[in-house]
Amino acid sequence: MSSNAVTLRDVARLAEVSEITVSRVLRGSGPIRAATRDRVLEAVRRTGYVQNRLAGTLASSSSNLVGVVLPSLSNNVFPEVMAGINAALVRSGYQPVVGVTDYDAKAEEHLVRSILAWKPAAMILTGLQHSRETVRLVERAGIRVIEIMDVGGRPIDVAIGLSHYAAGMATAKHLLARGYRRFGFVGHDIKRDHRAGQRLQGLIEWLVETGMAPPRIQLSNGASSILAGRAGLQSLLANYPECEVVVFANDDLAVGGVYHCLAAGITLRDQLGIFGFNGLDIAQALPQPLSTIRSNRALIGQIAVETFLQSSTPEPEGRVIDTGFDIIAGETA
Amino acid sequence: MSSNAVTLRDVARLAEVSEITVSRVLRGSGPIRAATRDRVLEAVRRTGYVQNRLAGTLASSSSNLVGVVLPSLSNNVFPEVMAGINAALVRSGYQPVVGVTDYDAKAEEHLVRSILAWKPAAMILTGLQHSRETVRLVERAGIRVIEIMDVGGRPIDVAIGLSHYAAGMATAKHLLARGYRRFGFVGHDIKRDHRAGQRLQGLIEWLVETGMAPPRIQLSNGASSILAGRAGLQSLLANYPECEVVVFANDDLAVGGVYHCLAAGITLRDQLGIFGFNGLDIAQALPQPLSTIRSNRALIGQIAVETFLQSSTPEPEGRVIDTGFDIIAGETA
DNA sequence: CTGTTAGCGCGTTCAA
DNA sequence: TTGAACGCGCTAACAG
Repeated sequence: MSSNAVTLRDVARLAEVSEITVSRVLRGSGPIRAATRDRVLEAVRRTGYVQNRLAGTLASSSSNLVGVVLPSLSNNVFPEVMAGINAALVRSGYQPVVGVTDYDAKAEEHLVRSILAWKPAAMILTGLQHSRETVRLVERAGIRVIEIMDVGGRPIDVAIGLSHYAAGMATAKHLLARGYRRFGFVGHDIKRDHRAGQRLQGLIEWLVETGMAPPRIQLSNGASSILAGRAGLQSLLANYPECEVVVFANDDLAVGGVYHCLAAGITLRDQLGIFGFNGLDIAQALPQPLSTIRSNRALIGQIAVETFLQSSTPEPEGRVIDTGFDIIAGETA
Repeated sequence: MSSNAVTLRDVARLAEVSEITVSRVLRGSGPIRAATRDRVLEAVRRTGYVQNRLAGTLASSSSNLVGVVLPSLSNNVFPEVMAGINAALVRSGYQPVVGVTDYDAKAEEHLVRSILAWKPAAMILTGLQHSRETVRLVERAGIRVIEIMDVGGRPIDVAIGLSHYAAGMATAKHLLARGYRRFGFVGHDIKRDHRAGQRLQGLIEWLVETGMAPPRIQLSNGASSILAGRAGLQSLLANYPECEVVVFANDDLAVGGVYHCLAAGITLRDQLGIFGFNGLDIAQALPQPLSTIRSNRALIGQIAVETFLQSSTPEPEGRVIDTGFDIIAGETA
């Protein structure tokens, strides 16, 4: 089209003012006489002008982009997190540039680098595990870095989330109190999903500490999914039929476990307890709501955005905001 | 920090070459002597230079951003679509700037305008229903506009998806062939989700055409969710217990329907048929896989990206790519 | 209340 | 194989 060659200059000419006046009207900055303003707005309308934020940001070095880097979209929890972040962002006039790492540190590093090239106002990362280069990159960028979902470590700037280790311990305590003794665990690729690994560790340590046997563990290689959970439980029970309760690395997998029980005629809770993590709707809507732990995801997203809105300078000492977690008793364990 | 004041100039000084040489090395454009290149790369490393795409794009007017505008993230289908688009995008070196409209045309218009301000290389929109201003905006931008998920209408540039009207008719035919006669329909806010409305219309028209009674309809106001589907089926059956089969506006709702049956002791298929739309994993993993229609979402995302990679000029005549759909017989209807 | 000047950091174009 | 000059479209800073 060559169409959108409409620039401030064109609008300015039509309105018979200078470019800076148009710029001021559009940004609502500085005092403008009503008549001038009307002429400018009319000219904007007539020309169909669309601002160029590249030029604007370059000149003012203040962007409304925010980088959001998530490990996955197939685990149901991250779309929910994304929705929360997006809602808070939109209200404040920011736009997300998203990246998905697939739990790969190198991929994260690459994504962070290319997002930083767009000079975002802030960067939201998932978790506290990053390559040294990733940390160096965001630190040098001098912007707010919000690490969400985990607080079990040293943040770059601010970390918002929960202690997964503590969540794992709480799971063990809760299930022991309900009378379960022989534990199983079904997870996906724990080496890559560090937070799931932390939960497992918390679980193990509390069991060992109280003199119980550690859980029988069944891990799959692929991504987390309902089907993986279903298959995982089947394998686990084939090898270790003595399990009384099975803790799943997350709700997606746990729902798969519930499905296996439904299909195999295993009575939930009586014959086998099932416990998840996240508190997703998908699991609470089950005929018997899943017993699980609620991570306060909506809150995490909201606080993440509020944090960089409040101040645009990173905190050199680092800060941790623990949004905690709640046990959802449910009906499956 | 004042940190990232590192620009091409700094790198150039350190490497004792001109800025443009650094630029060429970094973009791999033009012939560079190996020794020069090494010196430049070393300088880049030492300075920790991160390119500024704002400046680059402004100077070259060729961006690697792509706008992606989706109606929702809570309906499970859109995270899947997003995952597909993202995968294809990343492979090609593009980055998504995402917006969520919540099925609101005005919100879409607003989002499109602010994304266009970043001069994206292409814009991916959902569906064919947009405000006149939205259409004008993207047309004037002169970039590729890919409308995904629907082909039942006139595209701005290219539309990739399926005919939802045809899918609705196919649903009716399939269920009639299986012997069902008394139909019910559970949906969410049909006025806003135009594609769900089209499917319902196709369903109704085929039933009426073959002399059947139109479906009993139960709509909820809120967003689509598993819980809404569960509640919706309950209400529908309370009012119209004669229903033999219930078509749901999508799989999320249908899973809720299945849950209701499980909880209420209704035998699937024998006592009541349940039929969905989308073919999501979450529904195929059920003990009895959901009977539904597969929309080829991964394919749609992939083709969307390929389309604008192939050519950067919109097609004035418009074009439609029908990726079709398949009936998944399943075990619930 | 409005305008002028001087860049923001890069890539294109032309020259060497 | 390398460089100089110029401008992309906008806004900050200072005038008036």
